[in-house]
Amino acid sequence: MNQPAPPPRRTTLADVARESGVSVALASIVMRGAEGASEASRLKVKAAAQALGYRPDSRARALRSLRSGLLGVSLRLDEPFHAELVDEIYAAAEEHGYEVVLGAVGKHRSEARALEGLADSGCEAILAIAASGTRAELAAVDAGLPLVSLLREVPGIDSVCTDDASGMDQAVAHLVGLGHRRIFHLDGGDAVASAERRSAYLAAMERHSLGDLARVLPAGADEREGAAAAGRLLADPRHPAPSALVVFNDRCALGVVDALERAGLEVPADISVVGFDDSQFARLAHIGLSSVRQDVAALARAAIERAVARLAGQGPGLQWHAPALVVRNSTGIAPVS
Amino acid sequence: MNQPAPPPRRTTLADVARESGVSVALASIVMRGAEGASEASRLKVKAAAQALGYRPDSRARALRSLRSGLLGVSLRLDEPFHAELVDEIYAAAEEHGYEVVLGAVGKHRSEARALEGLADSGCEAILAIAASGTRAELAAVDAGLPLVSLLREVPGIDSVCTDDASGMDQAVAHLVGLGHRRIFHLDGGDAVASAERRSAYLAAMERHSLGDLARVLPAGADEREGAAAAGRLLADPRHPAPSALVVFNDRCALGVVDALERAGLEVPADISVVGFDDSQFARLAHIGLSSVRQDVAALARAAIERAVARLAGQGPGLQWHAPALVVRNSTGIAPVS
DNA sequence: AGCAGAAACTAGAACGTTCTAGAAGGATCG
DNA sequence: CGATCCTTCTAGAACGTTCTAGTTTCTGCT
Repeated sequence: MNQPAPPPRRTTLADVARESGVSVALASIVMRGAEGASEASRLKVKAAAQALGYRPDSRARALRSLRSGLLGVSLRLDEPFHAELVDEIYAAAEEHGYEVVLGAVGKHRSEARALEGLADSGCEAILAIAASGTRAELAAVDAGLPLVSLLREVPGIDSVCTDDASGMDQAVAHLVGLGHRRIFHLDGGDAVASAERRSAYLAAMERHSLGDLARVLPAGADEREGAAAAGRLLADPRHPAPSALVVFNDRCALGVVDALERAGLEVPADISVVGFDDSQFARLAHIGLSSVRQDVAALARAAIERAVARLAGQGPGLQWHAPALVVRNSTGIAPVS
Repeated sequence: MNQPAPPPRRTTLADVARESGVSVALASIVMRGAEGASEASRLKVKAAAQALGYRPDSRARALRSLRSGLLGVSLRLDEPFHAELVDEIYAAAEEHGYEVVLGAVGKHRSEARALEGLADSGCEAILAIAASGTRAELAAVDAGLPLVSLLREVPGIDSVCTDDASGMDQAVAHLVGLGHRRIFHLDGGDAVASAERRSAYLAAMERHSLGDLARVLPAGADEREGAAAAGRLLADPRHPAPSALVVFNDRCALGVVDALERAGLEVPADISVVGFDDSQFARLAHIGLSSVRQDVAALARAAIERAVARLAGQGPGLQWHAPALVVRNSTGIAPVS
C-alpha cells in the first residue's frame, strides 16, 4: 500500500523565534498580542512570522490555555432556518472573541454524536439549535459543560426561545382584524416547538372568544407535509372550510399555499395563510408569505450572551424573544360567507 | 466583573491510569484500541474510564499524533444542496476513519476565513464545496494541505464534479424526444458552475441541430431570481415563446414554475421545465420537478477518496460523475404550435 | 555612582495525549 | 538450565503552545 508521505512539518513558533532571534516565549507574546514586548521586537517577530508563513496551531494553543475560545453549535443540516441562525451566531460569537465549531445533525449523524463531538473538541460551551434530545439527555450534556438550548424551552436548561404565544396571538389577532373567525392551525407534528405553538394557538383563539371554532390539524415541518395536510383538509367533509390557516412554519406553509392554489383556491381571496419563522428562504419564495418573524440576530446574540454568562458562573435562565408578524400577500380580508 | 469560575478539570488519561493501577501508556493503548494489552487490563481500564466518565481530549490527541484524523469541509450555509452533500460526506468520512470539521461560509463569514479556520484546526485535507475563490487563492490553500474542489472544476486542483455536459444533454434529449424544439436556458448568473452549464446547454442544442434556436436568458440561483427571470421572459416580445426551459438549478426552477403558473400557463401542458441537482429540497416541493440528478452520495464518496489518495502522496486529478435525468411531472409533450 | 522600579525578555514547566525504546515476565527450545 | 523469543507493560520524551517565575536591561532619581 501507499505509505502516507510525511507531511512537510508546518512552521512552528520555535521557527519564528529562531528566525527573529528571540525566545519562544517572546514570540508567543507577540503573536497573541499580549503586552510585554517592545515595539522593535514586535516588528521583528511579525516580519519573521509573515516570511515563514506561520499560522498558530489552534490545537496546541487550546491545549495549553484553559480557555479554548471555542463555542460549539449543533444544528440540523436539513433546516435552512438553522443555517440562518448559525450565520448570525458566527457574527455574535466573533464580537465576544469566540470561535464557532459546528456539529451537524443529519441522516447519517445523530444529535448525540454531534454533541459528543463538540464536547470532545474542547468547546467551552454548546449552543444546541432545536435540540431533539430528551430533557435527561440534555441535562447530562449540561453537566459536562454549559449548554444553551435555542428555539426550544427545556426546563432546567438555559433556553433562548421565541415567544410562540405572542407570535400566535399576533397572527390570530391579525386574521380576526381582517374578519376571519374560522381560523385553523396546521401543526408541526412531532417537530421541536410544535406542541408549544399548538397550545399557543388554542390559547390565542380562546382569548379572541373563538375557542369553539379552533381546530388543530396534523401537518409537519416541510413542504410536502404541508401540501398533504392541505389536501386532507380540502377533502375532509367533517368540518366547514376554514377561511384562514395558521401554519407551523414557513416551509410547511409554502406547501399549503401551493396545494390550495392547485386545488383552484385563491390565496388570499378565498383563504388566508400565515407562516412562522419568516425565514430568508420563505422570503425568497415569490409568494409573499405573511409570517411570524423570529428575530434571528437577537436570538443568536442572546444565546451567545447566555453562554458567556454561564461560563462566568451564572446559573441557567430562560429567555423569551418577542416575534413580530410580517404581513405580506398571503393574508387578506375574510371572504363573505 | 465576574471572574470566570475555574472549570471542574475534566478527567484525564492519568486519572484513569491511576484508578485502574496501570501506566498512562497502557491506558492510552487500551483507550485507542491498539494492540499490546492483555484482556485483563483492557477490562480494568475500560471499567475505570467508564466510572470516571473519561472522554479523550481530541486536541491533545491530535497534537501528539501526526495524523489528526480530521477532514475539513467548507460549505455555504444558504445552499440546502450543500447540506445534503455534507451529510453524505459525514457517512463517507466515517468509513475511512476520518472526523469531519465544518467551515461555514455565509453573510458574516467569508470563504477565505472558513478555509483558514479549517487549516488552523489541524485538518489533514480540505473539501471545498462549490468554492468561489479564484484559482490562485485555492492554489495557495492547496499548497498548505490537500484541497479537493467539489462541484467546481478548478484547473490544477483536485476536482470532483458532475458532468454538466452529460446532464444538459440528457435534459435536451429528453425534451427533444417529447417534440420540443424551442428550448431555452435560464442560467445561474455568476454562481459556481453556471458558465459550465451554459456552454453545456449550447453544445447540447448544437448536437441536436437546434443551435439556431438556442437562447440563454440570465436568471440566478434561487427562487426569486427564477421567478423574476420567468417574468421577464413572458414580458419580452423579442423572441417567440419557448416550449421548454432548462434551468440552472432546482431552486431557480421552482421559482420559474411558480411564476409561469401564476401567469396562467400550465406546466407542462403549455411549457415544460427541467431543473438541475434533484435536491432533496426540490423533491419535497409538491411540484414534481423533472431534474438532472447529481449523485450526491457518489460525489461525497469520491471526494473523500481523492482526499485520502492525496494524503497518500498521489497527485491531483479530475473526476467527472455522470448525472441522471429524473423525469417527473414538469415535462410533457410539446404543445402543437 | 548607586539604587529602585519598571519594562523587556527568557528558561523551563505545563497541558493531555501518543510514541519510542526498552524492561520485566513468562513460555519455548536446544 | 541458559539462551531466545514473545507478550505485556512502563518510563519518559515529544507535539506546539501558554504561563509562571525569574533574570536582565533600561530609566529616572537622588
